[in-house]
Amino acid sequence: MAGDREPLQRDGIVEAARQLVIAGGLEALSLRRLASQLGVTAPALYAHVRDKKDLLRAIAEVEFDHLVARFDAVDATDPIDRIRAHGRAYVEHARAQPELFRVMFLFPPEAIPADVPEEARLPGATKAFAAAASAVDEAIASGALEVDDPLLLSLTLWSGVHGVASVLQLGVDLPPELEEAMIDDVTDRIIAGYRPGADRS
Amino acid sequence: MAGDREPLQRDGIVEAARQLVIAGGLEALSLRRLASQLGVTAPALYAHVRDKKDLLRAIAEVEFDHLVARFDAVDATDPIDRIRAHGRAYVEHARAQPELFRVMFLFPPEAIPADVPEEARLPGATKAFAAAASAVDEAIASGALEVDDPLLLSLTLWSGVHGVASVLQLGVDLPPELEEAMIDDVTDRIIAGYRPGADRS
DNA sequence: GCGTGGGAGTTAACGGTGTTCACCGACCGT
DNA sequence: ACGGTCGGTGAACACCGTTAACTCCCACGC
Repeated sequence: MAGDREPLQRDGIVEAARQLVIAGGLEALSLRRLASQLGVTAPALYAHVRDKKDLLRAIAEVEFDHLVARFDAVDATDPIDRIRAHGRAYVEHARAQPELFRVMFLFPPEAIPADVPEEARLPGATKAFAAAASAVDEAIASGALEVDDPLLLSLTLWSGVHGVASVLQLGVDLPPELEEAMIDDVTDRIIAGYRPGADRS
Repeated sequence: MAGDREPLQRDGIVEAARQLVIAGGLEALSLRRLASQLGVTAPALYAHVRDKKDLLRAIAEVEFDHLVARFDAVDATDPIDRIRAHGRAYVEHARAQPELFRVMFLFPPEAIPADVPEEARLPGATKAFAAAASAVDEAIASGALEVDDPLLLSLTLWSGVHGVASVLQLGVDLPPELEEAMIDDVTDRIIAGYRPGADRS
């Protein structure tokens, strides 16, 4: 008949779950609600998803992919500008959907079942970090940064930007200019210490 | 009789809840379990606690107080060292009880019912931030830092350190020396940009 | 063409959750 | 001694994630 639903697939489930989180926050996502919205009963979901955790991890995966897409969309040519743009992209991604941003970091890797192949864990997070780190590497290669430990710099930058994104979600409402200033300030100040000729006491 | 329990009070409930989180993580905290551990039934808790959210916010409050205590225990005299020590204290606090650290930021201020007096919201977080910011102010007063916008610097530092603390919880296991390096690196690099004579392009 | 096997979805159920409401009993003040 | 108050109880409601048994339908083999 006409009103038939399209076949239930993992991707469709994950996307519907994502929309549910967008619409009503993390607490609005229940398997029963999700199922009924898909025109199905809750146990049917278990054919495509191991767990609720599994579902949330899948959502996180999608979000990391979107983040990578934002990174890829960065078109600045100056290596330092690229790093700045990556930082801004990260914060914008977090601000676009705060609740989804939280989902990205809900389940630390230790919670991932051991039957997942070692290198397939958090592939999204790893890819995203690699993308951001490559911008740093380019900056180093071009001589715009002088660095002893590139990995340390990438981690510090990522952490700093992640911190700004997190703090901005806290609802601590600050004047908008200040919020904007923070975003560039972390990256600028962190890489300032690595600019050629900087005082690296 | 001898086995009688001591009178139920809010502080006792909050502390028991805190211990429950320490012992079994956030998911181990249920009002029923908490109540039964206190020798009481679940509805009895509602006389002292509005909500589960209220309870979690109370735990967060305690944690912020502990964080402030760590800040107060910093004994470095050099203003820059003090800032560094505050950063380290923050990360150590996060690492000491990761699950409690998460609780500290579970409920953004917007979720706090409006009948709480405006300035009493997140007093713990505010106090902790004020303590950290005062270390920055001292450094400025002593001339160790040259700053146009002290609030911006405090926010950037807090965010950066918070980011490191968060990332370190993610379980991304890194070599321990690298983890240690990150902790000092954020603060050092951020304030490096504000040291007198720094290239503030 | 008919029978059969398999898989997707259903219903029912279990144990647990936060929360509310009506009751109850012990204690304190009069 | 009596009455009120207040902390705690028991039962209940509406949900939750998850499992097990069943059913139905469709595709395939004979």
